[in-house]
Amino acid sequence: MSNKRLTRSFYVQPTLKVAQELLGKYLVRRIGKKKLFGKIVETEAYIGPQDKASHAYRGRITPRNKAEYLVGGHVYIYLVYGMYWQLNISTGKAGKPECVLIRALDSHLGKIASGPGKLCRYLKLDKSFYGEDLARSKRIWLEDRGVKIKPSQIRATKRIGIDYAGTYWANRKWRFVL
DNA sequence: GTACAGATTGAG
DNA sequence: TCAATCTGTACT
Repeated sequence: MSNKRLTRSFYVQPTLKVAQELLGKYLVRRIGKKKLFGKIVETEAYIGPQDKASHAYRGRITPRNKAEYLVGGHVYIYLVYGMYWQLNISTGKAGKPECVLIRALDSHLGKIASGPGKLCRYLKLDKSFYGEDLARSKRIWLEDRGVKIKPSQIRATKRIGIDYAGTYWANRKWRFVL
């Protein structure tokens, strides 16, 4: 049985584990009768409230970031720089502000969603997906298509675009690339 | 109320 | 290297 939708238990695991296991999984977006999908090839972990780069640093809760506190498997989507949407997936238990940013997909159409902003534009994702449950939604979810990833295929590097958080947090190797 | 900076991108 | 352009935060 391939093409298996990921269930709640997958997302509730520790965030760094989910961030790595998401690599090689497929993100599926249904628009009417059409399906867009791509293999996840780049992720980043954000683990509030201690993570200075996280929107939930020091336990902050705002209308924008509250989805980060939902139980694992919910969409946390927000606008950066006034123009680009960022697709995140909440992880861990309810009340824990932890999430994984989906940064890049390898797409079947030959188009490469090679950045978090471009990825959302390609999949037509916006605020209407805020808080969407990936374990239940009919328009967006994740599938395990049987791709096996060896630990040697995963590269851990610094996260991108968060130098403002100071060298300690900016240098955490919480970005994972296939 | 005003000021300012950000989990990015594409153009110059 | 820089501007586009909106949300949240830190001020007055």
